[in-house]
Amino acid sequence: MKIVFMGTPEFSVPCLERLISDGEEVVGVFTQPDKPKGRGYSLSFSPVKECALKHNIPVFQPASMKNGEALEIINRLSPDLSVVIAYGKILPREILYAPKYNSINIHASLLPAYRGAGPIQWAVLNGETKTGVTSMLMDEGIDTGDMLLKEETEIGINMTSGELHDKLSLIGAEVMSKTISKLKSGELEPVKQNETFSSYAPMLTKELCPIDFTRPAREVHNKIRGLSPWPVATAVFNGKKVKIHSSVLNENISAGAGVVAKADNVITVGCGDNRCIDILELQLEGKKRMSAADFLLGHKIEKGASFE
RNA sequence: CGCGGGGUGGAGCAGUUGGUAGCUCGUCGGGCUCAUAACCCGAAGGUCGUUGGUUCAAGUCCUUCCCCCGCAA
Repeated sequence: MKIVFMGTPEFSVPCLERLISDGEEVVGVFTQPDKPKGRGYSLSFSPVKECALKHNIPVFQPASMKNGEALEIINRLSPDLSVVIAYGKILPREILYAPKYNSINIHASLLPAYRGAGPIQWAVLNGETKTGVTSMLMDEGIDTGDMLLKEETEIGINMTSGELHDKLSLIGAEVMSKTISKLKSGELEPVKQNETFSSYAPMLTKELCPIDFTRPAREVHNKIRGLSPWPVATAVFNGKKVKIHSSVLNENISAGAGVVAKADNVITVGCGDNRCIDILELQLEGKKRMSAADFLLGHKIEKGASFE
């Protein structure tokens, strides 16, 4: 089957790899334009572009999908199907419906919940215990198309967004592969999404980062793992910003909001419900990420010290 | 040239107005102990990221390059 693939971040890569190993004919890859990134603003390729180049697949990076240029490319490639996964651009109907079998999308949630750009992170932030991947036929809305296949997975109590991301990314490739094989055999049965149960998960912003220790421990913990590895929850200690990379709940000690109850191997901090979390890894501004034990070797924490 | 912080014995940090390096942990040896990640005594281990310079003297001032990190995108 002639397929056009559209994707940008790391999440999309397993899917593209799978298409190739499944023997599909990937005739072209669309990905976001190279952008200046990181310190020094050096230009960088998207992970999907790296992968496409490795397999000698033509790469297209139009700034917009809405002028005729993109459509022209699609028509020239004349694909049977478009597979879109975390591309990062809204596709107009003429693009969606250009391929013979139209376009399918892989979304990292159990639709209709968590539509949008941040389904993985919000599932963790909200303390969900399960999530999954859904494939769907694309329409013009954001993740509103008719659903095709779905696969669930559990979210562990200490699982971070990063870990869930990697897991779902692999499941995504699996679901996509199955969807295409059922498409070929005509077994797909599109199911409409129930709007009543829909929810939206926007992209994360740094404004979410500051931890509010007056919130319940469970909620603080969810924030820490939900924002890991990016953009990372932050707190203020001794007037300096500290990133909190990982934590676990500590049911055995109780302490007031922000108060350090104990600091030996881990740093135990109280939250709003007087329950505690153990900070396992943290990072002082300008410093490297390190374990709480290492941090404590060089930073004495006085009795009654607290995080803000 | 987007802004900024930092590279000091295995790890994390100090090092004041320039005078050949300290702390906590770890490691090794010994002691105490039923025992221990506890405690006591002792030891090893650093050309202070790199280059050149200023100086009687530089981790501490200036310079070259490399690397790490925070912010912003």
